[in-house]
Amino acid sequence: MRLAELSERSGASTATIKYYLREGLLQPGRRISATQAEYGEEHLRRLRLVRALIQIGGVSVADAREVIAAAEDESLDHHLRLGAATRALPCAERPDEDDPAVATACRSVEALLERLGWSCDPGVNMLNPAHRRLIDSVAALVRLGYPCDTEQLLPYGRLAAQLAVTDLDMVEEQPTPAGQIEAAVALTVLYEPVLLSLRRMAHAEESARRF
Amino acid sequence: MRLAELSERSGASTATIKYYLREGLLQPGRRISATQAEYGEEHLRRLRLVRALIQIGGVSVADAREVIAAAEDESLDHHLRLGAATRALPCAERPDEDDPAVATACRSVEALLERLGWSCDPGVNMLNPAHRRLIDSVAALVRLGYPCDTEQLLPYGRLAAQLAVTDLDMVEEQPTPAGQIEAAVALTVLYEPVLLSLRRMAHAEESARRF
DNA sequence: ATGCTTGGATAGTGCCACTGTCCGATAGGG
DNA sequence: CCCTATCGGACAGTGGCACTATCCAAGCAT
Repeated sequence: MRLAELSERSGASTATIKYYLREGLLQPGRRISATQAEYGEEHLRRLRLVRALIQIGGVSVADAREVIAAAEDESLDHHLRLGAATRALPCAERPDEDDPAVATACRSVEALLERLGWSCDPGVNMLNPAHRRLIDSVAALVRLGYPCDTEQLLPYGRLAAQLAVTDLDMVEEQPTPAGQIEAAVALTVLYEPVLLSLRRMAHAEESARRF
Repeated sequence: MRLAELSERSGASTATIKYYLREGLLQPGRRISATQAEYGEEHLRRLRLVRALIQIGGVSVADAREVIAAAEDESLDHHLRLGAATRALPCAERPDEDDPAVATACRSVEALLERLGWSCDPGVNMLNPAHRRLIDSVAALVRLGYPCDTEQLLPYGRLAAQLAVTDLDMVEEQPTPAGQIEAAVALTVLYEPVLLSLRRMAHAEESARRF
């Protein structure tokens, strides 16, 4: 199919598709002549994924490129590629250890990981964007005067562990390794707004029940 | 305290504080002379909340203003003000009902709400930004070929219901109504990155366990 | 042949969250 | 009382991001 048809079937303007091509989010089409290119179903599928990551998942174009590059990197092993989506987090600066709120947050999180039985090598963890972001978030709560200690965090951690089981079950339903990796990326990112929306709706529901 | 001290204790530059004052995210200080103003602890507290919402929660300046205005609106009742933070969602357009993926998503979500026993008046729900965003997200997953039907969503819904209980317990620990409202805003928004980070860490943990 | 379409290159747009600069009015030390 | 540093306010400017508009030469359809 031509660029125009790719645009029509994906909902993205041709200008946007050209932009994604330039930015390396999409493979160039098969050149059919000096000025024409042909795109296939896999381009359409990929484009839809990219648009979902960006529009629904709120991932930046730069992060989307990283995620997709990692997901397609044949030199990495399956496990690593499954974790590709983890790179989609706006990677915060390494938290400032001198800030007392950050120090408190670090202690709470470390204790939490221990209680949950998760691996908790401090050196390795600090390289994990999710871990850094967790510390930053807890530190912000501490700064505002909300305790946010291990006891408060534990129910969240347990629920997250349950979510992970459900999520990986969905990934393992995919028959091919490539399908599993795409599913891991898509489900990691796109279930986030699902989860947050459901939480807010649940708040409204529970609040109505109580008041 | 002066603007300079407010800046130092909050970590925001004076230029940023002036910007927030201009945008109405912060009450002006008590005028002490024609060119000086005095700020109190409540200004500092509020500023820290604003910065946490924006930096950690990723809320836009415009949304933060809406949220804070709603939280402080004395003419609303307590229950409504507790839900103020709900307005912080980047409010998507009303989904296009003609899109088959959206239609499928609507059906799945409606069935989900029924299974969860949540109120499910379609007219009212479409006004709720969280509900709209849920539909959009599910529609994106459907478009990518992931089923995302009620069966898949149900575990997420049940977990969200558990989260809401925990969250509202934390809110109810606050002694004053004003404290409860601030806690509702802060905890709704700031536990989101906590939850998402924990989910990604749990993914890594569960994936390591399986592979 | 001709007129529309295609893909590529490049510059421009609109939005957002600040940030830099200027100004007149003090506040405080000598 | 004077002099200088600082203050708060106004407003234009900046940088980043996700596109978007325009132009162009080369096809393809008629």
